[in-house]
Amino acid sequence: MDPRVPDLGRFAEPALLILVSLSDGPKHGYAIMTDVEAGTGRPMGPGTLYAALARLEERGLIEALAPVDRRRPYRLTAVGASVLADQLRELAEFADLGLRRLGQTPP
Amino acid sequence: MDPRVPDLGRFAEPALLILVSLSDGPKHGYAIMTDVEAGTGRPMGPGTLYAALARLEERGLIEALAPVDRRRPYRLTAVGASVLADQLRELAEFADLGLRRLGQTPP
DNA sequence: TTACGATATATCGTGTCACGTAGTAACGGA
DNA sequence: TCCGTTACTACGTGACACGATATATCGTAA
Repeated sequence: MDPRVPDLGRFAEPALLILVSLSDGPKHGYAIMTDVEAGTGRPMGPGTLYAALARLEERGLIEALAPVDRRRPYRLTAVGASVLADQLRELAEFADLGLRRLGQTPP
Repeated sequence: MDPRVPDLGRFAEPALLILVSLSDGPKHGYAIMTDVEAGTGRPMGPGTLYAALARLEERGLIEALAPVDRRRPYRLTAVGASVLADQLRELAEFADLGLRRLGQTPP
């Protein structure tokens, strides 16, 4: 019973998804939503997105730009880019470690 | 002000840390705790650990082995190993994407 | 022109879960 | 015998992911 493949909840936090999306260049909320959904397959709802954006801004990792029309764009701060790079390096290292341990070392 | 480097909360879920720790071979709870702490620098408290273990077992990603003394060892199931491998590949791909976007493509 | 879908953001409520803390207990060594 | 380590349990709090709902604007096709 319960044949659903258990995906262990969230594999990557909204915060990381958003930061990576912004690493491409400044984007407004809705663009981030569609970008993330295109990248991961799974949609990120507005509740998740805007709450995470507020926290990221509060922590100084992103900053709001001047609104264009209805759009409220954000961009990475220098601190945000640096923190993101650190996190991603840790993440890549961690993933590689796991894959090596599983004996699935890809080239 | 506020000089604390804002680490964006948890970068990797306890579940993933546990699974990778178990990818090394079966371990009991306390061994996982120390293993994870050695690997990441940050300690994982018992509350976090055993709750996550229970969820992972419930979902069939790990299974309990026969207790030895006071120790209750766990090991990855076949499903768990497969799910973990998938997650880690996604994760590695995601991290690489971000690092490329940041213009920090390491070899 | 009006109706509709896409764009764009705000907000609220619920449940899950991370995390710290405290507690229990057995074992080994000083 | 006392203490530190090993090993697990149980609980409370707060953060936050996520879905749902609401609202407003824009473009476009009937």
